[in-house]
Amino acid sequence: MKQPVDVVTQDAARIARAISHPVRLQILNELREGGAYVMHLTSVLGRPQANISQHLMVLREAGLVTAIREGMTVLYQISEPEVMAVLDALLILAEKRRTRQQIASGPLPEGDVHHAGRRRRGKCRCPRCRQL
Amino acid sequence: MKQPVDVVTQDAARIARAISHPVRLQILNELREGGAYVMHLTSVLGRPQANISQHLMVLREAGLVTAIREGMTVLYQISEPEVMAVLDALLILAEKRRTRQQIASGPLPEGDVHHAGRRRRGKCRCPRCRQL
DNA sequence: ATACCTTATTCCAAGAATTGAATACAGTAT
DNA sequence: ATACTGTATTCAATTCTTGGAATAAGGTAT
Repeated sequence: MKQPVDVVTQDAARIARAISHPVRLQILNELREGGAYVMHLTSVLGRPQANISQHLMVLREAGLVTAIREGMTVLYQISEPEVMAVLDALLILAEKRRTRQQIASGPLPEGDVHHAGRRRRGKCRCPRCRQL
Repeated sequence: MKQPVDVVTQDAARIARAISHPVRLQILNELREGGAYVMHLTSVLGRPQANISQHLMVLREAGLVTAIREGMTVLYQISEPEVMAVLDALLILAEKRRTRQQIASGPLPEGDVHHAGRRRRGKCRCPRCRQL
């Protein structure tokens, strides 16, 4: 199927650019299971609400996430499973790299690689966290 | 007020940014089978040599490709298979998207704009193309 | 209506990415 | 040495991205 490869390449580049920011990667990771509310992302990632919204706009415009209004709040979800496949491939590569570094320069005190570094702050009041 | 982002996420973002340019995506695609010489990339992609070299530097610094000097020429290769896995996941997503668009708005006309300004293939004198 | 909560958008300055042009560097010849 | 080929780097101008502040917009109450 040797077609307008360039159209696909252009779109692939746009997708990669949308993914290529640490905060946006974290957002996508948080959406992994069933999506998340903006409020939740703001709380978990510890960034100003406007900034989270800006990053969500980038992800929306790249077609990587979809927004569903639920009253006052908005639930964001990964738009299709292929998006997560890209994210996973990226994380596998990055993780492999860190493992190599770790072997070379000594172990680091860290838990699960994919959800490492942060913990929920427990003061999120999004619809989902309220139910717990 | 920056929240610490874990190392893997940062590295994944750096990798994604290195990939997120059409020319660099095309380069990676050309390296798919056994790598390619700079000369070949310049010829096939129809861009100035300096520009190709600049993009190769970005890919090198992200650890996505490796360079091997062979006399006057330099052979570039994908550094590890996981890199191609990322590229493939990206292309699958982009391709899926194009298919949807095409179904929605009908087939594209033949004279594709994206091939308009490109130099013709087949006059590459890199070590590999010379053997054919 | 007012007040409040959640999310989106606009504006703008600082910083980063991209590119062509020129140039430097490395290797192979004569 | 000089000339030539292939690749890398530097520089400067332009363009794109990012993030904070302020504010707008959408929704739910009282």
